[in-house]
Amino acid sequence: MLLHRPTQTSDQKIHSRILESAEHLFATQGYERTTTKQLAEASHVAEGTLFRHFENKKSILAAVISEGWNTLLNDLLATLCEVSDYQDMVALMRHRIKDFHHHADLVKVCLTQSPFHPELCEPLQKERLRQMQEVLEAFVQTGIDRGFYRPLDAANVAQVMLILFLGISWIDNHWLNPSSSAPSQVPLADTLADILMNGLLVHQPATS
Amino acid sequence: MLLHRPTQTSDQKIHSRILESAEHLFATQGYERTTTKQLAEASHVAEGTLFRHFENKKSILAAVISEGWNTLLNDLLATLCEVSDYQDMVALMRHRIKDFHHHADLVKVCLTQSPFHPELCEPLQKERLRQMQEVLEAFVQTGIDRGFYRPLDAANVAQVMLILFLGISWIDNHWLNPSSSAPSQVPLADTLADILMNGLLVHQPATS
Amino acid sequence: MLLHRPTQTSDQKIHSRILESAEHLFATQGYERTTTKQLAEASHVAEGTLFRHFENKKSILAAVISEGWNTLLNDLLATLCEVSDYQDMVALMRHRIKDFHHHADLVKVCLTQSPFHPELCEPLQKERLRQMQEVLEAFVQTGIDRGFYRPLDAANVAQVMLILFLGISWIDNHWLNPSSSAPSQVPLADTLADILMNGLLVHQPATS
Amino acid sequence: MLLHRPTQTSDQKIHSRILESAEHLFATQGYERTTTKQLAEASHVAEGTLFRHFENKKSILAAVISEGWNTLLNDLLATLCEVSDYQDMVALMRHRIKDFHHHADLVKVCLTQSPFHPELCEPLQKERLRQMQEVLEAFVQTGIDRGFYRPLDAANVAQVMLILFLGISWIDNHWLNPSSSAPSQVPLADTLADILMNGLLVHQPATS
DNA sequence: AATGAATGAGCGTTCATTCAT
DNA sequence: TATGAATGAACGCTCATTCAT
Repeated sequence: MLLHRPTQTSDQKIHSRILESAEHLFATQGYERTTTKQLAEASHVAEGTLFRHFENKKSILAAVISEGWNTLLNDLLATLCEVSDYQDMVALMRHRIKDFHHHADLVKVCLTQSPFHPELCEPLQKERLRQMQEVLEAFVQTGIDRGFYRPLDAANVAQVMLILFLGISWIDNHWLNPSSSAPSQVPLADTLADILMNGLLVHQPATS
Repeated sequence: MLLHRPTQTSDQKIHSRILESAEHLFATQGYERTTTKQLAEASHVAEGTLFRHFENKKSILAAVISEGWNTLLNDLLATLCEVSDYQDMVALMRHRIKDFHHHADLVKVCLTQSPFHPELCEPLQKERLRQMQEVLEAFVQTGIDRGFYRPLDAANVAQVMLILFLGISWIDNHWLNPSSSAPSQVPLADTLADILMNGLLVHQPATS
Repeated sequence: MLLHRPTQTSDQKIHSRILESAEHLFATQGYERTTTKQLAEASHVAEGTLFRHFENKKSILAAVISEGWNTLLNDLLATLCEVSDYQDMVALMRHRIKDFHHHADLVKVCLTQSPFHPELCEPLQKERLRQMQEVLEAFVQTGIDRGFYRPLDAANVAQVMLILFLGISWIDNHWLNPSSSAPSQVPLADTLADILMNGLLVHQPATS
Repeated sequence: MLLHRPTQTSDQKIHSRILESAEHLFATQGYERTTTKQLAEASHVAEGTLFRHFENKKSILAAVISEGWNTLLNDLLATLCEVSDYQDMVALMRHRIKDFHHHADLVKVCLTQSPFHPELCEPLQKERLRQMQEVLEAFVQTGIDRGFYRPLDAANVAQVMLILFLGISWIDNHWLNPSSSAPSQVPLADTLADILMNGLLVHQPATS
């Protein structure tokens, strides 16, 4: 009985180690270019062991993507809960950017691999994206109802916000020198938040 | 003299046929999952013929990506030239969305494959993206100088706009049922344009 | 403990089986005309297994040639050690011929493939040939010092002997009907030994 | 009529150019590693033109080998005709070495490719080798009949001489630094001739 | 007759997966 | 349960040969 615990723990540890290695390798090299040999080495297990924990290579990807979207969703939820000031989009944007930067590998895997594995995403990605959109939608709708935001279509606004979150993460991943460890995008985030709140146009004075 | 033409034309046709097939197959299946056999069949040539026109499989991808960014850049330039009204962001957004929808395969290949082939992108993608950003930046700066836009950092605004163009194309590609041939995103585009122009917040009347 | 042995033995057996098949196939068909498929079939392993034991096809050739020269060198050493009578070149020649006949495939591979793979031979063949020549040179020098042989340049004599050993093996391989399993060249070997010892010319009586 | 001549001449020139290029390329890279593209480029003709002059790649090799053995045979005949002094084997050997050195490519192609194309050699190589042996045999027999040479088996002696000729050419090709343009093997040739004439053993004085 | 683009069988090699230990 | 050697289908690519021009 006591002997079971370590084994089981070890099992879970192997499982997690594989997923962590996979997330990083898939993000760095892509799914196809990552061999099971590399996965095994990076996870410090034998190649055959991978197939005791996952049916095949693809289901490792499935697990990474699945957990990935869950994580991203949960983090978004947490962020929105923390935001008290509906006008303080700057804080939200900075938060999101830091968060997506922290999950850079996850975002990269999800965005680059999902399009080619729709069967993995049907049940998961779409659901998670829908949830994220719903959460944002509710957030926006509340803002509208309370008179902070203009009465736009909350669903569309939510989609725009999602695009911005993912897009800024994308830029973070690919358009910057990867050496920059983090916050170089803060000005961009601030501009983005400013535009999102106030728009580009000069406000027409109400009296004119 | 006249006899030369058909051969040359045929040559170009093969080259183009390969690139067109490649663009579609790479977008549909991904680069790695597309075999040279499939590429040959889709181009109606023998497998060996591929390697008369391109050094290897990767240089087919390079050509697709290279031409892809050029096309996207040129189309963006053309759009911006046509836009006369700096306040008519709605027209611009609709234009862009229709255009990126038209080049959906291109965008998909460029966005999903570039991260894993940095050597293909260093000289090309970065240059093209920089050009697109510069063009947008000039557009924005003019809008600011003429008093239409608020005096934000034009470079950051340009990046935000690029994110939005690419992002909306992404959504178009992956979050919608692919059967929808086109204009389902018009409302989204209009909302996006509205937010970009006017922001989310209710304008505080200057007199209040 | 006992369970390990069969695996290890089996490993070595695969490695050796591949080398044996390769030696024979390379000798029979040449290196280029031998496919890895044939190699695998002749070794009774899967094609992929070849590449677990050797980095690529060429390193199989390298191993064959390397082991080949070692074998030929060792056999020559053994022969020379056994020869007690410096005047009994007939015995040496017969010995050599039988030996090279026994290693006919090896000689053929080494002689026909080495010229086109100098990178394989630089460290090995040249060294082994040098060693063989040195051994023969020492043998000859001893013969000279003891007054059996005429005071010729031992290095040159050694080279002549090597040429004869390899050349007679060559003839054995290619100028005879391959059905003759062996000793048809004994008269030739005897003549060769006679010439090597006594020369072609009629001896001028010392008194004349 | 007059127009034919240049064409025909050009034909022959193309034919010869191909054979010359082939001889050198086959000797340098081996038959299999030489592509028809390389052959065409080295011959300054189009790839397709090769197949107007030769049925296929193999028949180019056949022509090279065929002409090669003829050349070697004719040169040997010429040398033997020139040799007046049956005891002057040194002159013969030096002659042969210079000659084989001059035909180094030819010898290399014939020796390395023949073993793997017996069908090319059955009618040609064997015949030529037989002729060479016969010529040498007659030479030796004459030397024996006139009392210069010891009464050995002339056929075997002829084979030994052939081995020496080919073997010394082999050494010339592969055991020396290829930069040495020529006569570095003269001492070896002299030693070889000395041994061939006088043998290794110290002559026992007839009176002892 | 000369060309060289097109061909496609066949090559060496990879790698996800299996299974005896 | 964990291992890693063995597997073989499938890959990207080569190149001798053909044939329309």
